[in-house]
Order: sequence, then C-alpha cells, then structure tokens
Amino acid sequence: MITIYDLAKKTGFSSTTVSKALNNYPDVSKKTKQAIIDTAAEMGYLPNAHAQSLSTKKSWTIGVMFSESNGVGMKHPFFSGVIESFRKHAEKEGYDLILASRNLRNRGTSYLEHFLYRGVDGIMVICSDPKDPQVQEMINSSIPIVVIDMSNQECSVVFSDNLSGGELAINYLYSLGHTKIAHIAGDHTIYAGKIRIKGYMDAMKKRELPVRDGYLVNGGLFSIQDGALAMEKLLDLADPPTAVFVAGDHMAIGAMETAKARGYRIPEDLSIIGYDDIEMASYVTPKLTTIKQDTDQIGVRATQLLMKQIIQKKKIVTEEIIPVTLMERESCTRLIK
Amino acid sequence: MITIYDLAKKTGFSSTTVSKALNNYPDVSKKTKQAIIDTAAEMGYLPNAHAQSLSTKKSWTIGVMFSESNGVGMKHPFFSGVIESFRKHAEKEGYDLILASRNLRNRGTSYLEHFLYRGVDGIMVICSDPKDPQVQEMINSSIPIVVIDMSNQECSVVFSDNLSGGELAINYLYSLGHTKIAHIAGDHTIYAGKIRIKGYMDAMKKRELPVRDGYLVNGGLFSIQDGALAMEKLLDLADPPTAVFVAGDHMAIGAMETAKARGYRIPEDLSIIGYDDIEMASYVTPKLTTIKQDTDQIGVRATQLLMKQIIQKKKIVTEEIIPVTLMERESCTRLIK
DNA sequence: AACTTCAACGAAAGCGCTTTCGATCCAGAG
DNA sequence: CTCTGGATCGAAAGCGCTTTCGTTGAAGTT
Repeated sequence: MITIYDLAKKTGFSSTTVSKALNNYPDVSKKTKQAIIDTAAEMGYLPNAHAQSLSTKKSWTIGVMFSESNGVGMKHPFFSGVIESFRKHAEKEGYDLILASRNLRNRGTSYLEHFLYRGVDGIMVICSDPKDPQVQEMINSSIPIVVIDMSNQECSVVFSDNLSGGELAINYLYSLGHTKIAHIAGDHTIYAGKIRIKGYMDAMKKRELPVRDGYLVNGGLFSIQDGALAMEKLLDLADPPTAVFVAGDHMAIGAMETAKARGYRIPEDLSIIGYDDIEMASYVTPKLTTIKQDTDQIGVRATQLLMKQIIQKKKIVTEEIIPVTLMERESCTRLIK
Repeated sequence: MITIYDLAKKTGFSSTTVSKALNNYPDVSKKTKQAIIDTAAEMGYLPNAHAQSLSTKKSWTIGVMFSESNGVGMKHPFFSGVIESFRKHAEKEGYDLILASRNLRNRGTSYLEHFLYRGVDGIMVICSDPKDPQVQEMINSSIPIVVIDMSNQECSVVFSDNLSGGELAINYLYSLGHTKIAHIAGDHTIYAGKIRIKGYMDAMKKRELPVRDGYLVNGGLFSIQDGALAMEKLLDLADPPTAVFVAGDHMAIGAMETAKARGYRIPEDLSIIGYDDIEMASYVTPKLTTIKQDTDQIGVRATQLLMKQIIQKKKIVTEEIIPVTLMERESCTRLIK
C-alpha cells in the first residue's frame, strides 16, 4: 500500500502539501498540485478510507437495516426495490451502503451500537413495525436517519399513501357496482397494514357501505399462505363479498388461489384488488389489479431526506408521503347482478 | 464519543491495559479485566471501527458487487436471494457487507480500486459475464474473492450445475414423450446462458434427438419480453416444437404469455420448462415446471469459500458446483400424439 | 530602504486503537 | 538472602490521513 508519505518522498514535497494537493486546497500552486496528482496516478496511489474517516469523522457510508419480521428480508420485492433505488441515488452522492449485522463479534450489540461502531454518516431503515425497539433506539439517537414504511413523529419518514390507497381501491370497486366489499388486512402491528385498514373503513363509511360481519379479516404477515387462509374465512361466510380489497399482492395472490380452488371465477364471481404491484402481479392469471407503490420514488425521497440531514448536521422530522396509483388489470370487473 | 483513554482515566489503568483487557489478552489479570469491562459497559464505550481497522489492517467488511447487465440489479430474485443468504452467513462470521458504488467522489475509479480504498477483507461478486473487465481486474488482484454465477480458472467460483440442469430438463421432457424440443437460450455472452445451451445440445445429442432448424433461439438478456419474442419465432416455424426448455423463468413466463396469446394451451399443446424457480413460477398459470437453483446453498458455499481464503490469507482457486433440482409443476405434460 | 501583503509550503499534533518491548513486583527456588 | 521466572502492567511508536498555525520569500507600497 502506498501512502501520502511515499508521494511526498517522490515529489519532494511534504506530506501536508501532498494531502492538500489531493484535496484541492487553495494554498498549493497549480504546478505542484498537478505534479502531485500525476505521480499519484503514476504510482497507483489510493487513499485509505479508514485513516480518512478517523481523521475527518466522516465515513461516506450509510447504514441500512431492514427488519425481517416475516423472515423474507431482502428477498421481498418491495424491500429490494426500495434498497436498490436508494443505493443508486446514495451512490451518486458518494455514499456506500453497509448492510449491517447485529450479532457481531462483540455479542449483544444493538443495530444502533453497531452503526455507531461503524461510524456511518446516516441510517436508512425499512421497517413496518412502529414499535420495534431497535428502530426506536435509532430514532431516539442523534444520528441522521430516515425510516421507510412507517410513520413516526420524531424523525424523517417516507411511506406510501396507504390511506388514499384504500380509498382508491374501494372507489374503484364501488365504481364497478360492488357494495359487498371485504378487506383482507395486514396485521395491525404493521404500520401499513393498520393504515390500509383505516383507508378501507373510511372509504366504506364515506360511501355509506356497510362493513358486514366478518368482512374485515386479518391476513397476518402478508404472505401468500396468509392470504389463502384469509380467503377461506371470507368464502365460508353466509353472505360472502363480491369484491375484496387485499392489503398486499402476495396475500392477494394467495387469496386468488383459494378462490379459484373453490370454483370461483375471477373476476366474474369475485373481484380482487391487491396492494404493492410486485412484478408477479402482472403475470398471474388473471393479471392482478392492484395499488402500485412507487419504490423508486420512495428510494429517491429517502435519499434526499437523509442527505439533507447529513449536510445540515441536524435531524429533521418530516413525513414524505408517496402517492400510489391504481393499476387496472384483470382481476376486477363490473358486478353482474 | 468515549475512547479507551476515557476508560483508562476512569479505571486508573493505562490505555494499553484497557485495550488488552477489551481484547482479552492473557497478560492482564482477571480482576482488572473485569473492572475495565464493567466500566466500559457502564460508560457506554464503543470501539471505533476505523481506528481499529487502521491499526490492524482488518476491516471485518466484505465488498459486494453485482453486475447489472440488464439493469435489474438487486431486484432480480436470484441476485437478492443469493445476497441475502450470503449476508446471513457472513454475518455469523462477524462481517458486514458493503454495497459498493463505483462513481464515488474520486471519479473514474474501478470497483477494485473502490474496494481497496474501503479496505474490505474480501470481495463477493455476482456476475454472469466472464469477460467483464471490472471483474477480471478483481480476480487478477491478490485480494480474496469469490465469484458467483460464472466459471473462471483463476479464482474461487460457485455456480449452479447448469450443465445437468439442461440434462435434467431434456430428460424430463423426453420421458414425457417429447422429441421436438426447442431451447430458448440466454445470450451466450452470459455464462449460465452459454452452458445451458451446451446442456441442451449435449442432452439432445445423447438421446439422438435432432435439433431442428430454428429450434435454438436466442432469448437475449433473460427478460420476460425477451422470452415472449423468442417464443414468437418458435411458433412461426413451419414445424414448431412440442416442448421448449427455456433458460430462465422470466423468459419462460414471457414465452407462456405469447403461446397463450396465440391460442396454444399449456401444457396440452405445448410443454414449457423454465430455469431458476423464482417465486413467481409457482403462481403463474399454469404453474411453471422449472429447474430450481439453490440460492441459499450458493450463498452458504460462497461464504465458506471466502472465509477460508481470508483466514488462510491466500487465494484458492476452485469450482463449487451447486446441484439443481427439477420442480415438477403444471407446465409440462405427456405428449399426446 | 523599510514595511506590508500574499502566495506557497511544512512541522506537528491529533484522530482512536493495537502491539512490541520493557519494566516492575513478588513468589518460590537454591 | 540472592536469583529466577512468571504474572501484570505501561511507554511509546505506529497505522495513514487532516488541519491548524506558523514560516518563508517575493512582490508590491510608500
């Protein structure tokens, strides 16, 4: 490894001047600056990030944490979509992402501690559980942070407009003539799940549609199996719905599976609308009509929010709500009386 | 931030002893060791990773790079599956992953340079293009590295058994009575694509099945659209196949779409088998029969291989071939004459 | 000629930690 | 009572870089 001292020796300047030249300080002449840069290139010099960070207290890294409540981790399309978008944009600003582990050598450290240990400049969290103590700890610390997919009054958050998502869905279904509309909900410990329930309830009330007994069924942790199970309950009802708004695409797909298995035709006998617009939604049969979350935009806004805090060196608390859109496909149709 | 000097002051020992106590050196008594650890906990001491790395030349980080030939990046289920598995296992060994960017502040640095700059202990690469110059550069360097999804004679690689994958597929189709079997291939600049072609050709030859004109069609970069296009070509043939082995699930799904659009029933009129076993495969209609790549196992083996090199401090060149399995679902059926 | 100004450079301390190499002290050996 | 060896501890250098502050010399002022 070649250091600034090597460059100093070679060029005849001091290490101070070398450092300044490399960092484009004003108090070094054009000529020596060029000379130093040239020999740096020639000798294949690379700065040492650790030394730099130690000295400047800035690491140009961002810690990324996602809670894996249901064990899917990065494999969930929503997560990987957001992370990828975030990565791309953070990269443009010069930051690397570090995917942190918790159970590092020094046992029993929290994520916050771990990020502190790593000296990250900021933290990006994707978490759906507002009560997660690990996330709380990070939010309460003074480090710049942006959290995605939940709401919080004490930090920067960005999440989809889950409320109007429900409105959109119900409105659409209603416009197709449906009135017996059920909701397969995400667990209410999960922020998005809770709000989507509210969206559903509000929209139903607004149109004076009754939420019949059993029409609000908990679909658990958003998995395909959960959705399948929930649909069973719905179809077991004495007076089953003609349309169902499902809080997640995976669940919706599971729901379609059981409906089909039970002989229902979709959408003729039962309209289904999902939430997320994962890639799969476009390729199941029938193609799933759904509420699209804009993972790209979420990543973009999250980056901006975090950068702002890092630069200003102060936390800013704000809510960034990303609009959702209705993706009209094939799983819903006009109610035939 | 509180340092070992603060601990030294508080406990009355030297910083040397504090450091030794924290690192469990043998030449510090049980009693003082405990005292130091206690006050460290009490004062909320956290080591500084940058200082540590600077001093020890070990960063406990692994650089991760994936080539985004087709722009999907981490969003592709295979990538995110492997990365997630790798992360989990590297974490157990005490390593954090750093997702690197190339165009950092210092413009025009390569990935290798960037990883060197970051001082990673090793590199994990997911790349399908054996010719990628960036990857070559890394392989040729002396840093521990493991590359996934391609073959190479000069480093540790782990990839699926693409050859027997083809064999498996053709064998299965053949056992169902098919002889007119086509192949929608991945571009041959992509390692997996190339080998799967070979697997197809070998298996066909082995059974003395003719590869008719136009039966080997290039599906490009593994996208759904690519697959759809390729299937058009196949169905335009004067003597179209009765079964097709597709080099990737996305392509297979695209292929199914056009086949269905053209009025073919699957599997009655046309059997289709894919490659990957992405989640979606189980939920399209009909459920896609496919060759499953074991992303978990790939991640596990990659971690092990990399750890080994890091510990032994020397590159080891070896090939780890992960078995694939046939996932029999609904998109293939016995040929009805 | 004496003085101010400014551009260009360098000495040195500091960032927080590790590690080598002594130094010290005391128990037990001779 | 002296010597040896082992157990504990610390001084100091070093990792590679940044940054403050001072120094130098030449150009410009009066």
